[in-house]
Amino acid sequence: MASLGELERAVMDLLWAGQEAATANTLRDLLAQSTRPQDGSAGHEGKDLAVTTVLTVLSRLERKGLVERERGTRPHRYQAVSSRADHTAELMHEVLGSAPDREAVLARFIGSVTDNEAETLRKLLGRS
Amino acid sequence: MASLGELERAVMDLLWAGQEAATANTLRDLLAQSTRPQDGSAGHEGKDLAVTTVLTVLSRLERKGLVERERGTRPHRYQAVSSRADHTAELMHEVLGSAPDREAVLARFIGSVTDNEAETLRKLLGRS
DNA sequence: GAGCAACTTCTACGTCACGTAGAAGTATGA
DNA sequence: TCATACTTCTACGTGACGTAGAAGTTGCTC
Repeated sequence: MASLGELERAVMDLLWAGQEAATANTLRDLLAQSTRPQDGSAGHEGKDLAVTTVLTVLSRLERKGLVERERGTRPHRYQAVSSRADHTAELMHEVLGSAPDREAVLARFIGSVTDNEAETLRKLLGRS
Repeated sequence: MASLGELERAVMDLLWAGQEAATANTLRDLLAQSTRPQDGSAGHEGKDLAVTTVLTVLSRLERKGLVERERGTRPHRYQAVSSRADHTAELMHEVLGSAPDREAVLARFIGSVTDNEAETLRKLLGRS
């Protein structure tokens, strides 16, 4: 699985954000509005895209297994297959698995984790 | 930073494996031999590449900051900027940082870690 | 039940990353 | 100084991705 393009990522973000399945048009509108207010993270600034563009992206995401569509309803409804957290965790495992010396990688990884994250990890790992 | 192509990855693997800085020709030869004996992992089977091909790849890797070259010596010598473990750990952090809900991601991540890895992590996190 | 409006599918083009390498330039030992 | 080895420059094919028009399908409405 490769890294998503910018638009693909933006669409996934929207799908992950909304709990409801969305239609292509809804997404198109959301993309148009999103001046990315709160987190000012760079990226697309309220792109005004053609619906077909959004559809194409959705199809590609579907082909990659990231998105699922309800074909029954007429305006097809799209939604992310897995949550953003799941997807991201999976990616992390993929990256981790790409190196033969996993332990070494984990050591480096833990080495540069914030205190809060370290605490979170300790809790998650529990004892045993 | 994006994911490397197949050849780029193969070259990085060689650079990470050897502790010495290598020349383009050395790498070319190694790539030609490498039938990937032990770990049979798919990929290139002893590709017989032109040296210029290797050089191009090395230049691109250099541009990406993954490889460093000694320009002093005549047959330039190349080596990885950081160890594979460092690089991989960095990538993991990058992935982790790509999601807003890091804690959730970590939870999922830990959830699907092997027992051994969990043990390693506990040790690494130590007490405190 | 015919037509319009909305939606989807098909096809396509430009760009960029990457695999691949030839041609030309440069240094270095004999 | 000349051949040899190495590097740089330039380039082409392919595939992913952003982008969207044209054509097809469906469903509501009069």
